[in-house]
Amino acid sequence: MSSAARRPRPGRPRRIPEIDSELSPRDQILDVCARLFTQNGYAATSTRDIADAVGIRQASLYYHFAGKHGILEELLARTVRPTLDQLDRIEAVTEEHGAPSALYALVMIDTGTLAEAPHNCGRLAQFPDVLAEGESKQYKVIHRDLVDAYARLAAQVSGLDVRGCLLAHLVEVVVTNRADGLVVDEHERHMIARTVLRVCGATNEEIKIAAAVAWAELVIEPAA
Amino acid sequence: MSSAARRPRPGRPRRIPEIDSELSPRDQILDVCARLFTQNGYAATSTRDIADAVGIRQASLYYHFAGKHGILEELLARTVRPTLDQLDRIEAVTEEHGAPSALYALVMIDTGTLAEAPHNCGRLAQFPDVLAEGESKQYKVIHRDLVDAYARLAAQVSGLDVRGCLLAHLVEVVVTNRADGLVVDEHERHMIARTVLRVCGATNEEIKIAAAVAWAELVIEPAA
DNA sequence: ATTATCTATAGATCTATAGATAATGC
DNA sequence: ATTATCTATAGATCTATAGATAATGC
Repeated sequence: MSSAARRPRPGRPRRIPEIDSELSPRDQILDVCARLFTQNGYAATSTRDIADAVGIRQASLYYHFAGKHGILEELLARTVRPTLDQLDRIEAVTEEHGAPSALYALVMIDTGTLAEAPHNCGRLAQFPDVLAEGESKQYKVIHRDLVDAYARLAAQVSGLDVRGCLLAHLVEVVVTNRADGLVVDEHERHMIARTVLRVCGATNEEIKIAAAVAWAELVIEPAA
Repeated sequence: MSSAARRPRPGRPRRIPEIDSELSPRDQILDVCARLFTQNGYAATSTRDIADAVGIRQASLYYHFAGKHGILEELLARTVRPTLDQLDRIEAVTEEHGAPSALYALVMIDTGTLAEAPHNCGRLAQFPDVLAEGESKQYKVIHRDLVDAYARLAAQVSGLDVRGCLLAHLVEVVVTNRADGLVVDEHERHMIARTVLRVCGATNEEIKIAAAVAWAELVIEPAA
């Protein structure tokens, strides 16, 4: 009931007092940018547009970020970081249960990350102004780590030389579907995982086992 | 052999003499913009970028176009105009051979237009900065004409209320495939046409007939 | 003291217009 | 005379920095 705007935060107050928000100023900026960038485009969104939507002055953005590019990098990072953070754990599955199970798990985690990204931020990585020469440098580096992981696991599954970027692109259907207003639920993500394994030449039997193992190993979120 | 740059064109010569081009200055601008807009994004491309790539001064663009938006509108128009120009002819097919044949023909023409658009300009209509509120007004109007045509024909085929924009979106797979580096040949386009008819509830028999009719009616390009 | 804002502004673009100029066409 | 360019530039942004200010925290 007490919707009294609590403001127990240091710092000079905003000119227009902020509407009670759970988010830190930094996360408010990120959320607004996720919305504006995906809705109107990255290059087409000015720092003033951002500030206005957040409810602060344009210059105040620079207290939290090095600039527009810094915000973009963070939004992009959040579409892969949750996945990368679990990569060691996922690849460890290979030892005990084999590469197909690890690859299946990777797809489930990756699709989960993309399915939950606020405002479908995965779209950003499809925009030409975001990908153009010289832009999003940090993202390109960490995204390559992810693609490399796909390539490593795919090689172990098939022996064939399946391109990591092809698999990563397959997973991107999550983003496309969300952009089309379709729901991407767990069922859908399992279908994508099966498709990826099939592309890598896994047998139906292997796929069935991989699905079971991935479930057992990963659905229980890491305790610590 | 004689590659001597012929310049039988009026007007002050360019500072940097143009490399022998078949295209009119206007079409040179359009071609460059098709490339730059799709490659780097619309908002991210400045009029200076365009002029530099064409080999003229930034201000000279305004002799040919009202501005960047004017160029964009023309590029977008070229992704639908060739189709719209044949719309009467296509809808006339309904009278004699039925709606499924006309719809099949429309898909074949539309996919053909998108498949041949230079630099895959159809992508532009997927960019948020191009579609944002207030942008591409003319395009939105003529594109609606196309979507309406889909809706009209779909209604005649199925009785069902199939959304025109769903069908138009289905056809857009041409753009997506080209963006992925896949070839979109006639075979592929027939597959899309069959899919559209199936979505509208046409029987396999109707689809077979429609394919034959569309071939007979439309593969022979209009003489005049 | 620290934090998160503010105001003010410099400098770099970027778009678009005005008017001059150098070709061809008649 | 017409056409297609040029040069020069005004005015509107847009990004980013410097320095002031108003809170909380200790």
